Amino acid sequence: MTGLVQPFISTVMGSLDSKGRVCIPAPYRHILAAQNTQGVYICPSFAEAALEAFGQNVIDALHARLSTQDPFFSPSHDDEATAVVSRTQLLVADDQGRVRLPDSMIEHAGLKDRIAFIGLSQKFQIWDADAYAPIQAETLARMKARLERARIGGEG
Amino acid sequence: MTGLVQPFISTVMGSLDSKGRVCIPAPYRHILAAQNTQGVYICPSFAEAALEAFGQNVIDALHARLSTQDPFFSPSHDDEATAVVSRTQLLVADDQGRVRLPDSMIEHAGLKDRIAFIGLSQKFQIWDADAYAPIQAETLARMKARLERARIGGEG
DNA sequence: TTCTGTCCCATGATATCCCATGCTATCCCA
DNA sequence: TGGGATAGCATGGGATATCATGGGACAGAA
Repeated sequence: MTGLVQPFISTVMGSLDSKGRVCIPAPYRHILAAQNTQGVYICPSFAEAALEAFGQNVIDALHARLSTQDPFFSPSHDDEATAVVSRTQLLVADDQGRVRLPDSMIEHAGLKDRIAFIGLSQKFQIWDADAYAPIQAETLARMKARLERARIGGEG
Repeated sequence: MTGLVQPFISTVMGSLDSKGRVCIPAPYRHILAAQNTQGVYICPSFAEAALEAFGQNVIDALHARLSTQDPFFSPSHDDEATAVVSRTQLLVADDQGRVRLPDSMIEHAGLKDRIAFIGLSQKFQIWDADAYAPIQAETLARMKARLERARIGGEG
């Protein structure tokens, strides 16, 4: 249908206020709205101290995957997708585009006042700003090393 | 729709004004517009003190490739997205074809007032004009040397 | 009744949009 | 071939809408 599916891009800084609210960056809000998402879906990350955030498109894709299996007698019923679905919450935004993060999620991600929104195409992540800096540095170093190996391999 | 994808070519000089704006060269603007890009996508270069600039085509290809991967359980998905997508911003142009460069990007590329746009087919780069001169000389020298080696190898 | 969570109004700051202007390169005609 | 007119391009600056944030009021639950 939509030839144009906008990805979540860029990194945006934000803040967590005293009431546990965060303001979803406006560009992300527009993408979510284009996916007919009433707010934002949020799920604690499995591997990292971060929150995974996404719109209706990802939910639909997960649902499509699970729908091909028998809901009662499939041995796994796709453990991974189920794990995501069961821990995901739909957070509704107020008129200013803010959502209230459940305390359990704030704790999971170790959020203080300064937080970072990381656009990752299909989804975006929410990190504590200070915690994210070293993680990003690591990832970039890893990608740079991979790039170097590819260059040498290609020219050798 | 466009059977013809125009490449970014040539080198164009420009300037950074007091508000941190740069005027995208008109030929590049036309190419970007043909890609249905609302402005230009910009990403700090990995290895160099420069900015990578490109249009919707590159983003679409990236998004399409990432969409084939599991968004939650694929480490490579997050790595690739972090390296490029999370560091890329869509800069919207005003009626005059100018974009406001974020301060972090101006800093990354060490931009003063005189800047250079370097057309590189799929993308173009933005350099500080003074910083680019020696880089270009190096690149040309390297290619010249490679040509020499190839001639000797081919004729020997 | 009191406390907690949600909704909504208000406000400052920032970023975006838009108008005005000089210049340059191109086009056309003599 | 030369000169003038014109349209497109690059630049500067000011107004305005949008965004992010804080706080107060109301409703529901304990």
